[in-house]
Amino acid sequence: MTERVRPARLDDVARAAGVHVSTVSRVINGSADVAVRPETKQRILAAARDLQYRPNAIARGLRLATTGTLGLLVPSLRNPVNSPIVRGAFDRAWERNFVLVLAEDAEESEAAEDAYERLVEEGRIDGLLIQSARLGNPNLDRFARGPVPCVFMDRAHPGSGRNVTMRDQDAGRIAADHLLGLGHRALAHLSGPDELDTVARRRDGFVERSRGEGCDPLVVPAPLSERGGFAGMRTLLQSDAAPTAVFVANINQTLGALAAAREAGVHVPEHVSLLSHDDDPLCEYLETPLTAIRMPLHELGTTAVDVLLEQVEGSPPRDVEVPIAPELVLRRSTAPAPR
Amino acid sequence: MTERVRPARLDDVARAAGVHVSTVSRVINGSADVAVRPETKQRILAAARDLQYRPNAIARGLRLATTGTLGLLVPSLRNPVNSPIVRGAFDRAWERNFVLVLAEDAEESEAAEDAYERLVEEGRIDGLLIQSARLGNPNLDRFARGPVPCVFMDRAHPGSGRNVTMRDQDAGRIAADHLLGLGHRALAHLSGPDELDTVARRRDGFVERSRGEGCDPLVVPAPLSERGGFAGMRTLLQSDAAPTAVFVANINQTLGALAAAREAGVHVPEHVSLLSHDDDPLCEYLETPLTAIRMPLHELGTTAVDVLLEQVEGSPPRDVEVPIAPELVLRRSTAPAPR
DNA sequence: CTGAAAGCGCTTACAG
DNA sequence: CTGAAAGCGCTTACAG
Repeated sequence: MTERVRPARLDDVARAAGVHVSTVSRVINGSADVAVRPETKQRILAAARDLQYRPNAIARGLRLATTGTLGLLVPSLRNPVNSPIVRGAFDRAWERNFVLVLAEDAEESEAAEDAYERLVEEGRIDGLLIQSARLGNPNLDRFARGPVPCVFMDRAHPGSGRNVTMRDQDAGRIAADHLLGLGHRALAHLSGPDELDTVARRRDGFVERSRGEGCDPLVVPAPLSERGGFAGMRTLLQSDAAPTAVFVANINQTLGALAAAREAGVHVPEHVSLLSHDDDPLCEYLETPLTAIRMPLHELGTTAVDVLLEQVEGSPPRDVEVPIAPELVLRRSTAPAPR
Repeated sequence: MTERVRPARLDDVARAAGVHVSTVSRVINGSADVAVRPETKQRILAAARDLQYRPNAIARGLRLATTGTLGLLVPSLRNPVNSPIVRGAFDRAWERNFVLVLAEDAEESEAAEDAYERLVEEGRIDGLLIQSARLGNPNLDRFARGPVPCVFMDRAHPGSGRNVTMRDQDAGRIAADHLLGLGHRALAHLSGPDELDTVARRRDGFVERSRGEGCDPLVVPAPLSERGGFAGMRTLLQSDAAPTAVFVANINQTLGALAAAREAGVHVPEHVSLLSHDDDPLCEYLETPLTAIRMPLHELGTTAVDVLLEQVEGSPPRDVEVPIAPELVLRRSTAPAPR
């Protein structure tokens, strides 16, 4: 058998089976009940197999006005926490016969505009997963009103009616409960940038629950990076009312916070408890293994794809919250309040 | 202006400008020198602008037998070290007017087969970046001989003549030089799985240089994960000839190795020096800031795309090594040999 | 049960 | 300088 240089087309199969292309098309992707004589069907299927026929996605896309492709707009290709989300989205999309194209929506530039043109206006995708929403970004309205189905994943665009989120408020509450339960009263929250609604919901849950118990936590926003966590923690440690427990918005920040504590001679958890939002394999291997809140990231990804595909199939958009509860993973960075 | 629900097609522009579609097509993507009357051209351009016309990528793809899409086959969406590579590839592809579709080539499954069918056989891509090559994987031959241009990125497929790599041997040599220069004689290398050629090249460089100086390093292969690093380091520390310096194959492993040392009461760098391959922002924030070797990851990604596009444009495939030298980033996890 | 035709939105020889 | 036609590989009414 010689190596075929050109993939087989419908016409090749038709000729091999001695029928018309339209017949081949029908049996190839007809529901089981297409009216075709069984023997013809067998002949066609055999020919298709022999020739390793696969329908050309581009031609089919043009005909059906459907691409089998979903766009994924991510804020940054760096943040490791994103990978389970992306992976969940990828897995489910692949499983449902869609392919994912990547676009980065860097904060500074007009990358979103760019992505809109390249992906939506050029008709490359059937739907769009947006993970990069920042509150108050006017570009996003364009997506929400555009001709292409889309869904805001993780970071909601309030009022869009297209948000797929996790129980971030609950995560904040769980954090507060855990720390309060250990007897801490001087609480703080190292938060992320205010424009991220996901971060805001976390914070609100934490603050509200703490206040319910008569504590008013210090809240310091900082970039979601090691450096941000370092600076934020330093600020907290130097404040008049230095906290005995801090809830940190993400794992990169937590690494920075640990470094700041170390530098200040503050011990974790003896002097200050640290509770990290987002769990990661590395939590277990740090000097002080990190107590963390594990979020259903993979499920967020799969759910977002499911919800997006509802729209693609014609349903009206809707908000969905992944029902799985955030989970406290107890390790050693939190301890009873010093007294 | 009413919200347009359907994007403009060539025909809409033609009608608006009072010309034939073929003329519009010519001016839209004609090289500056198409023979069109300037005023016609202006009229067309104005109409296109008004209607926000963008050529439909699918239709154009069908006609030109070109998709403007590149596939990216990654081993795992988790490994953070991959992000700069992926990001480099993405940036360059985007810049050169290509879009990237994702495919995961998980080790266990027949994911590669699957990806081949979905991406290559269905005609979705013009070329493929393969970052998941494992030595001895027979599926890969299919890619290398297939009808679609492809390039092995980072992990080479020896003999394919399509490898884009970094100077991994040099990284190993630099590691050995650094450690030997500090007076260490009892060297070890915590390596990755032998089927990864990139890991093998690193190891070879390290071992060869060490032997040149009369040392014969212990080499322990382990998975490229925290857990793998933990187990591997434990093995090393328990061996008869416990090393005073170890070169670790990646950053996840290094975190595990640090934990193992800590558990064994072995101090870094007083008792044992640790040198990590791959630098990352977090290196700076650990208990002992990590001396590391920084690789030109972003450039690997951009170069791989450039080399792939050469093939797409008809040039024969070739091997390329990114010329940028690995760089030793001195921090505190390496120190002179104890005596 | 199967074939012939039209058309998805483009591009590109070929006329004029 | 511009138009009319054919065709990329499919799918789907419409005939027969």
